[in-house]
Amino acid sequence: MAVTIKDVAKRANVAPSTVSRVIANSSRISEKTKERVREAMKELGYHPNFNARSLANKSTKTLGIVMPNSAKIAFQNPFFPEVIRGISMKAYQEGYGLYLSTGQTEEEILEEVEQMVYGGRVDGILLLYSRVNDKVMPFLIEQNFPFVLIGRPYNIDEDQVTYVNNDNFKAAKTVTEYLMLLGHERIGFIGGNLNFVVTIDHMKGYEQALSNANIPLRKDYIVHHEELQEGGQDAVIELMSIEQRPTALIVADDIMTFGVLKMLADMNVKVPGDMSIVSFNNVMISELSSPTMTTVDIHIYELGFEATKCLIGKINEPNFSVKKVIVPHKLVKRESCK
Amino acid sequence: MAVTIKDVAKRANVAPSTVSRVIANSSRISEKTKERVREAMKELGYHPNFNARSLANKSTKTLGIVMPNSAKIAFQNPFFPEVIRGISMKAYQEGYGLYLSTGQTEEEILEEVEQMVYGGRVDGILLLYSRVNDKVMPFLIEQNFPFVLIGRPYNIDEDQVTYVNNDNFKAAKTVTEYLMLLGHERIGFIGGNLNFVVTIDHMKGYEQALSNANIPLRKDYIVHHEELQEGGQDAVIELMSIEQRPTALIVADDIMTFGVLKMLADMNVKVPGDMSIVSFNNVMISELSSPTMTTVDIHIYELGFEATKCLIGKINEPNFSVKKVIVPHKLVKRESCK
DNA sequence: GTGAAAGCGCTAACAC
DNA sequence: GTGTTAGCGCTTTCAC
Repeated sequence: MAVTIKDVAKRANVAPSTVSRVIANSSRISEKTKERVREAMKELGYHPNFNARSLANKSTKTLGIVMPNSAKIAFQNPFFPEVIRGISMKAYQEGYGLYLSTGQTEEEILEEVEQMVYGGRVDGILLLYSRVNDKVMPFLIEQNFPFVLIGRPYNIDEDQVTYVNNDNFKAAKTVTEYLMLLGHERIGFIGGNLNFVVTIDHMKGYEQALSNANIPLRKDYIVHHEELQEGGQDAVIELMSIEQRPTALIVADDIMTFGVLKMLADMNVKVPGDMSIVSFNNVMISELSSPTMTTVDIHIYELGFEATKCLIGKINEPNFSVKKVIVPHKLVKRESCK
Repeated sequence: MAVTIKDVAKRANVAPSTVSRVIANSSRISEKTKERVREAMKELGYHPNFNARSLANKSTKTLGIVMPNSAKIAFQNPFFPEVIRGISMKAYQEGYGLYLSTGQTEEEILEEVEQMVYGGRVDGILLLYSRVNDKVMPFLIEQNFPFVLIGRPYNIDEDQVTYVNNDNFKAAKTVTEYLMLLGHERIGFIGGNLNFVVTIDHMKGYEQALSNANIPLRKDYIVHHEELQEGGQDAVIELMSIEQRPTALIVADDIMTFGVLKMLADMNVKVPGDMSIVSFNNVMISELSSPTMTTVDIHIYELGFEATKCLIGKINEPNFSVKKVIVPHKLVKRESCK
């Protein structure tokens, strides 16, 4: 059996509670006793038991990370690793551990979240997606459980949730305007899954920019796809089959853009000569495409970092006021636009 | 306060222990009582507390995932998301949760692992890397703590550790032979960090193949780089500066190959016309490069899945015999070789 | 088949 | 400043 607080107490000739106080570094313990106790801990090789502590404390010092169908599509996208990197950094700084959701379907995920909450597995939750008709967020709100959303709540009172997001509407609008400034009027839009709020925001920004410029919206210029790699390729086929082809493309995601570039190359359409492309995210490999892609850097790492900061704040201050953090984006101009 | 086993017991007119047995679905409880208890649980909205259970049980039903400096380099590589996808799947199937390491340096990671082990945070550990002079593995062995390595132990008695790996030596050898069959004799090698065992194995396979073919090894054809994206590009500069340039390249990682392709394109070196390339991993976007890359599919998902299977086996059967699992690899021929 | 009670290792009143 | 003690919510002997 492992060495416990009691063993240490005996060894140091103090009460268990004193040892506990030394662990917590209570100011009410004299330096002398602290030293004595610490020495005893060293000698015996004492290490606190997390479960006991969590049970007594009702605090686990771990954060739950909830991803959309964790195993299937999510992880194909470098967005998630990168956002977790940001989370990880802040969590480590603050002494928190990370617990990962593993469910595949929406139901499984909801079940897992319930376990995390009811089972006292985590102190707070980071929601890495925001989906239309999501069940998880309403549950968390109803339970009044600390959580932070990366993204934007949809069909839910914004005042009820703390979230960290980009201004995706504006980003898409800017990007569209940028293409128009370059002289493009026939701008195609390759969006992601319409169940994700980010997709909706992108589309609205695109529409708004066109409308402001009095360019009529063409439904056939808009294609949505869930799959990242094939998605991009399929979309290109659709768009290039239109009689009056677009001269520029806005693509939801850099990874998709790889597929788009590939397909265009196969079709012998030159980028940026015959087709300009701009996309979103600026993941690491975005600068490794040929041509390198112009894309919106959404500062993924920061999204994770900030969200974690908010969450830990919420956990520590019970009546932490609801907060919205908008992480700025930045258009990174490379070679794919003309 | 949440509803506990006692509340359920009262409601169902049984003892707490009975409720516990119903949860465990003990065969010694009559169907009638089971029904009654379950109904009470439903009515009260009972959910078991994990920490209490773990404390009493000495089992957490969670697995620790340990990555090399989690936040920095690791996650840039799609290898990790993909292997976690495999882990995640098996873990979910078996009712295990996942706990992620967040440390940045080797020391931090060792500390975290100690916490996981001593603190009873996890039932077992998945080591996602195998590094020369690693401290974590010796610790785990010394503690006799259940763990499975993805990769191959180095400088450690193989009989002491269960591991899941590819035959990286053979893969590299095959790949080299493949290039030689295509007529290449001047084959460059762009390897990863030499502290990782996989790099060593790749190199040995490469050397062996050359030696078998009586082609002298040229040190200047071998370059190592840690960074995935710039790494590839830097390496190309080095190799292309050699008077007698290689005509083929073996690259440690698909992501690196993106950098290599980019740089070669910039230098106006045609692939596969002037240079053949083959790399390792076959991550999702590997089929989206131009030209598409020939690469060794190492079945990353399976590595994670199998390792998790082994680990859970080890956890459940105390004297589970040490096991080595070699996941087969497969050369995926695409357009980058000639 | 079911109940009573001890105990997992720790924290936090409450005493002194 | 430090000790005593009662839990935290669950499992698991040991009775009956």
